[in-house]
Parts: sequence; structure tokens; C-alpha cells
Amino acid sequence: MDFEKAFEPGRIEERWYTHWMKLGVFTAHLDSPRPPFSMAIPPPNVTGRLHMGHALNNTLQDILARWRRMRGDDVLWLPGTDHAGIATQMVVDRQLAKEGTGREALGRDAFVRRVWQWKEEYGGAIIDQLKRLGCSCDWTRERFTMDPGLSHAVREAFVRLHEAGLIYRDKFIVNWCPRCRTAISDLEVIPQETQGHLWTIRYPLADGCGGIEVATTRPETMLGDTGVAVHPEDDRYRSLIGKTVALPLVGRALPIVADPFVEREFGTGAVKITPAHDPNDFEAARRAGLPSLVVMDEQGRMNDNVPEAYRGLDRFEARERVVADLRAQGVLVSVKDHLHNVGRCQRCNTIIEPYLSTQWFVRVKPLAEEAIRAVADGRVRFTPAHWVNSYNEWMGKIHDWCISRQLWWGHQIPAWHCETCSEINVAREAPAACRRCGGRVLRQDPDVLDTWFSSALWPFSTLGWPDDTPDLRRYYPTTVLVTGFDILFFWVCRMIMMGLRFMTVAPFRRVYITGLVRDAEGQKMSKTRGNVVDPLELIDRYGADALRLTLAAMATPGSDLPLSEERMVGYRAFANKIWNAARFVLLNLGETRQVDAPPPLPPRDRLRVEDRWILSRLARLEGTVEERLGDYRFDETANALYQFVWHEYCDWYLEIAKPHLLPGAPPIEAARTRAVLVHVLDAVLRLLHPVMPFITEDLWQRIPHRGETIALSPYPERDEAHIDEPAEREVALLMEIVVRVRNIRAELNIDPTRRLPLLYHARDRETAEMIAANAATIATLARLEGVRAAADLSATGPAARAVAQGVELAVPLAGILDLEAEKRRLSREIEKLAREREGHARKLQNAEFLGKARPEIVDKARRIHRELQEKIERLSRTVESLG
RNA sequence: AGGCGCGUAGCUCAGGGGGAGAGCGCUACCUUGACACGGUAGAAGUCAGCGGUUCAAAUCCGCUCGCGCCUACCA
Repeated sequence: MDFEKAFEPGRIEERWYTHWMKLGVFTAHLDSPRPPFSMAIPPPNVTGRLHMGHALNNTLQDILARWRRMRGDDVLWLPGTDHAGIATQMVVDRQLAKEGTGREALGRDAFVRRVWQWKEEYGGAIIDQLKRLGCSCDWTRERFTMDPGLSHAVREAFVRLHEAGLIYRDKFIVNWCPRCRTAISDLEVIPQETQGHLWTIRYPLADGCGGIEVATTRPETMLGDTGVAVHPEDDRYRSLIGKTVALPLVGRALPIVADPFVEREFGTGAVKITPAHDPNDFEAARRAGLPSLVVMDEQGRMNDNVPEAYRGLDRFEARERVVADLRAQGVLVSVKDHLHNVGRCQRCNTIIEPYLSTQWFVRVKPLAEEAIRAVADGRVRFTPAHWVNSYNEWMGKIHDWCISRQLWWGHQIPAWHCETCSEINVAREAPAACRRCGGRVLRQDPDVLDTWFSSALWPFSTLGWPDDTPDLRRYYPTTVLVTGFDILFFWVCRMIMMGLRFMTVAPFRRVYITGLVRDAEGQKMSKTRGNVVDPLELIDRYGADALRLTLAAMATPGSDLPLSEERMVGYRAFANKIWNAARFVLLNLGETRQVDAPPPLPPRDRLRVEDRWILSRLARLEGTVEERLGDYRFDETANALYQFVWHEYCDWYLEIAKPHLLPGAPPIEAARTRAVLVHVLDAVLRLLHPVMPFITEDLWQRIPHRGETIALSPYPERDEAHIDEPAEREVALLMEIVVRVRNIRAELNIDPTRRLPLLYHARDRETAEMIAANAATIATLARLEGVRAAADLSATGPAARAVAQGVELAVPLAGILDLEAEKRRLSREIEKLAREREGHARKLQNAEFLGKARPEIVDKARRIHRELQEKIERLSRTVESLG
């Protein structure tokens, strides 16, 4: 068997992934008698490359999927990608630009074909990257949001919502990106604190008697003003309400209206009303019955509704011109620096223009109400639970969702405009004739739907909805959704609303919200900072298993994950540690390797205490993993496994086992030891498999057995029969004795190769016999020449002394003992113990503690105090005897 | 402006009413037949501050300070 000294992840990963695919390990079984466990992947953008966020949430999902699969559940982890409207369109736009052409030149149909072509060619990249991570998705059910089936679902959902009056088309103020030339939703606008200006302008009253001053951060919008508003109870302006001002530069007459939305303290307390370019003004204008005037085109240039001097100017050029002209006319009262939030496009960072246009909307209130109830009554649970607050807050004050986008790539809105009578025909398929006038010239609405509209349907559209398919019946609702908080509102909220609406049941029972992967300094990863870590590079350097373990170990609910290279190095070392532990065990299996079953575990009465100890510890680990994973505590699961493998199995059990495998050891002892070693190794590999699938498969394949893959082997469960408290106590004592002796060695600078004698004195015979029975083990671990009982340790002459759980220890060091060093060592030890003792002593002197604390707490305090006391006394006597 | 979260060893973080923990780093020693991606031993903390509840607070409750994040229509 080739068994390299160091684990080399690159050599095995692809091989085992292919193996799993060949066996169909990841495919769900519709006809399985086992309970289903299902998850829908948060579909990454087709344009995407795997980033740390993906790596994290897909690692966690894969841990759940593999774990439940090994436990025997029928697991469906459904993968796929999102068509990502704007993002994808932009990628192809850029490509065309490079070729010296553009979307417009190509025309819509050719452009859309071109995007599909791009998708076929490059769209699969992220899928391959998920495979490299080891994701055990059911690839036979891979979906894309623009698949025919999903597109069908989108149309169906749209039509049904429209029929129910929950989708409408209206002229409304929306967030407009002049660069993307489309409307976007509120969520796609990123507010950014910006140092700007506040301009105060004087609008003269039409009757010539004075004027009113208004303040604005966007002076160019004044060209679209249709009124001025003041607070109805503002004494400064009360008398002006109802009067008219003349709009500077334009001359238009504007009425002064009263509206309580005006903040009297801000600016001058009077607001210019630009209904077509400001959401508040839009609402205020509606209330006051003021008209709207759009003064920009879709690229953010001033249109024909403004005086000739400004037409065609970009909005920022127009701003300068307007300000200059106002100043020239003497109506610019003041300019002040002003810090405020400016909305920018999530995609291209362009400053968003509120813009009046005709769009499609979802009336979300009724959907949100049910969605809030579903979370309130526990039909959907959040982990961590505090996210419910954010969820409720957002859902509570949600406003209508603008779902139309002026793009070409996406689901075109299933509405057909009649050229004859302008009737809008919303239908599942293109109608032959207008339902109102029978006209035959129909033109489909050019807009497409917000990408998140189709994503909102993902948990059921992927399973065949609106058809009543077996997949849908079996796997909906999904068990859990694992995703980042950044798309809580974009996606999670909307899925809950749509799931409840169309399936009556929420799309998942639990939402696990991951933290954010940050860099080692805790900074958010971003291209501009240049601190983005590429998970694929980490896989290349450290292996997918190490990356997964790192992410799992750091995934404490509710906190972000500062990813440091050092940490990864540590977990790669862990992979190497298991590798070598397995190497040791398997190379020691010798001739038994020929067989297709591992050596059977000997009956209990043939096991030694260390065997019963490690089996007991293993059983506890199995219980912990079961419980912690069930609570989505990936971090504690990972830590428990790490701790057990490294610090119990390797540090102690393997070391205790070694002498039994030596050539001269009794064969029966060797057989017993091998059996336990392999048994625990096998269990540990299976326990670790969900977290570290590749290395565990590779090692498990080297253990003799009949299974085809560890991925389908049963997950180890806690076996009560293996819990053995006496064995745990005994080994704890052995361990402490060994550590005491090693400490003496290290502190007194004794040659590590030198074999020392050890004398001990135990109070009771049972303990003494136990130590005697394990003398060889102790001797090996502590490098002793012998371990002997002594009735009285005070007569041994110069010796280093220690106490382990009440057992007195002496290492005779005639001739080599540095008395002063020993005194220093003991004194330090005594000081430490005394400090501990004081705490307990104080408690035990407190009558209220004795009276009110739970009895077992008091007993424990007594016991600890007594032990500390004894130890201190013994060590003190030793110090005295040293003079 | 509201809401949420965080402040524990040099660093990054677990823990969460009853003897302060891990990983990395650090110090000393060790190439011992699985592993130097290793071993052994060790040093290191007013658990942000102040008050309260309790027999007992790092842990629960208030307030303060510091740091993040999210939401919001102050032009």
C-alpha cells in the first residue's frame, strides 16, 4: 500500500468525487421508505465565481446533507444557478463593448441569444467549483432560473398574483439607474454617506410681496418643481399657504401647500416639491393634487420639459448651470456643506435618480402579513433567533415591490399590449387576440421581471410547480435554508411570502443565517481593499477538507468569521494528523489487512482499561456530535471532533497502544489493540466525513470492509454500553501521574532520555492495585525505569515529589537533584494551589452558601477544598524536608 | 433617529449562575519506529467600566463607554 508520510489533498479529491458520482451517492430516492431531508441551494449567479460566502454556506449545507444521508435519510440537496438579470446582462454588454459593438446594434433577440451562448460557455464555472468543495448536490436535478419549467412557474405565479389583484401596473416614482437604464427595487439601492451641499434658494411670491426660501441638495430638480410645501402649523409660513410663487429660471407659477411631512427644523422649513424626482415629493404632490413633471430622460439628461438652456445636459452639468444661473439672478441665498445619504446602484455604483415611470408592482402587504404570522407561530424558525427582529422590522414596514426591469435578459413580463385599444392582456401564453377588442396586433410588454421574482419561487419551482409532481409532494417544504443575512430581505422574506401564497406552507422549516467571512483583520473582503481570499486557491494550497473544517469550526451562530491563514494552516495540520494516525493504525494491521472485514472488537472482559476508556470517550463524542449538529452548532461539532482525535485518540490512546504492537508483545494483546484502534479509527472517519469528506473516504477505503463508500456507511451513534465511568476515572488518574512526572522532568531539566524510577503511595488498596496493573503503561509514557509502590515515601531520600489525585509520587534523584530548583518548582505549585484553595475556603465558611446552594455544589466545593488542602500539606512538608 | 450584535490570554475567538477555555503565537527541551503539518512541559487574563439581583455573576438585569452592522422619507 502506498501511504505517503504527509497528506496530499490534491491527489485524492477529484478521484473520490468521481467515485461518488459514479455510485450515484448524491441522488435522492423518491421511492425511499426513509424520511426525506431536503434543501434548495441558494442559487449562485451564473456569472459568479465561488467566493468565501459560497464556500461557507455550501460547506454547512453539505455537512448537513452528508450527515443526514449517513443517518439514512433520503437527502435531496437541489442545486442550480440564477440568471441574475442585470449582472449577466452587464457581463455580455462588456463583452460586446470589447468587440466594438453593443446591445442596441445587435437588437433584442440577437442579444438574448448571445447571453444564452455566454451562459452555455461560461455559466457552469461555479458548478464545477461547488464540486471541488465537495458539495453532495443531486446534480440530476440541477436547475436554472430560466429553464422552461421555471419560466413556466414564473408566468403562472405572475398571472395568479395579477388575477388576485396583487400585481398591478402604475405610474410611480421608482429608483432609476441612469447607467443601467432600468428601474431597481429599494433593496438594490445602497445608501452612501456623502459630503454634499445644501443650497438655499429664494422663490419670489407671484404678487411681488416678498418670497419664500427653500433648501435642496439637488438644485437641478427645481426645473421640475410643481409646488412648495410648508408645515401647516408653522407660524412663519401660515399666511403664505395658498399663495403662489414664481419658479426662478422657469417662471412657472407654483402653489404653496401645507403638508405635515415637512420638518420645520430642517433647512428653511419650506420644501420645493418635485413630484417626478423625489419619493416624498411624489407622495406630497399626490396629497395636494399637484401635477408631476418629468425633467430628465432615462439616461439622466435634462429633457424637453426644461428651458432650452438646460436641455440635453447631464443632471450634474445641469446642477452647475442651475446654481450659476440662480446666483446670477441673486436668488441663491446660501450654500452650505451638507453630509447626507446618497443612493447608489448596487450593480454599477451610479447615483440613483428617483424617477417617475410606469412599472409593475407587487402589492406585498397582504403577503407580508401572513409571512410575519408564519414566523411568529414557529412555522419558520431562525437560527440565530435574533434575526427574527430584523425580519419583523422589515416585513412590518414593507412597501410595494417594483418587479419590472428595463432589461432584455430575464423573464419577459407575460402581458401583451393591444395596439388597437391599449388593453393590457396578462396571460400565461401569448394571446391570439385582445380580450377586449379582439384586436390581433399585440405587443408583449418589453420589460423583464426582477431576478428575485423567480428566486422567490425557487423552493417549489425547482420541484416542478405548478404541476403536482412527486418531487414537489415529497420534498416540499424543504427542511432548512442556509444562507447569508445579506439576502435576508432580497430572497428569504420573498420566498416565505411566495411559498405561503402558492403552496400554503412556508418553503422551509428553518433558516440558518451564516455570518460574514472577513479577512484576518476582521475587515470585510472587497475588491477595492484587495483583501479578497479565493476559496479555490485555499483548496489548492490546503485542500478542500481543511477549508471546510476551518469554516465549520469558525461558524459560531451570530458572529462573523475572520479567516486567517494561520488558522487554516492549523486545520491542515489536523488533516495531516488524522492521516498519520490512520497510517500508523493501518500499517500495523499487518496480515489482517487481507480480510474484507476489520478485526472484531473483543468482548468487554477481554479489554484493558485504556480500551474501555477510549470506547467510552468515543461514545460520548458520538452523543455530542449528534446533539450539536442537531442544533446547527457546526463549530462545537468541529471542535469536539478535533479535540477527540488529536488529544485523546492520538495523544493518549495511540501512545498507550504502541508497546502492545511491538514485535515482542503477546499476539493476543496485539490483536486486541489492533481491533480497538481500527474500531475507533473507523468510527472517527465516519464521524468526520460530513465535515472532511475527501480524506475520510480515502482512509476509510484502506480499512478492510465491504462498503463501497463511506458516504453511505451508517453514521456512528452513541452506544450506552460503551459508557464506562470507572474506566474514565482510572485513565484520568494514569494521565495525571504521567503528566506530573513529565512536569518534574521538564522543570528540573532532567535529560529526556534518562529513565527514572517512580515510587508511589496510594491511600487505598484499590488505587494501588490499579496503578500496579498499569505500571508498564505509566512507565512507557513517562519514560520510567520502573514504578514501585512504597509504604512510606518520606524515607526515600532526595526526590522530586508530586501528588496526583491523592496519590503521592516521588522520583528519587540521588545525586542529580537540584535542591533549589526543586524548591522553586514546589513553591510555585503550592502558591497556585493556595490561591485556588482560598476561593473554596471562603465559600465553605459562608453559612448562607452551605444553607442555600444545591447540596451537590456544596459537596463538590468540599471535595475540591479537601484535595487542594491535602496536596498543599504534602508539598509543603516536602519543601520543609528539603531544608 | 430606531433596532440588532459585539467587547474574555499577544492575536482570532468559544463558553455562559457554582474550580477562567481553545487554536495560533510565545518560552524551554526533544528528530523517541504514525506525524517537525510532530512531541513534552510551561508562561500569560481586574472575562470593557459602574451599579443591581443572588448564598454565588465573566455568565442574569440596568446604566455608561468603545466598536461593528441593519433599517429609516429630514428636502
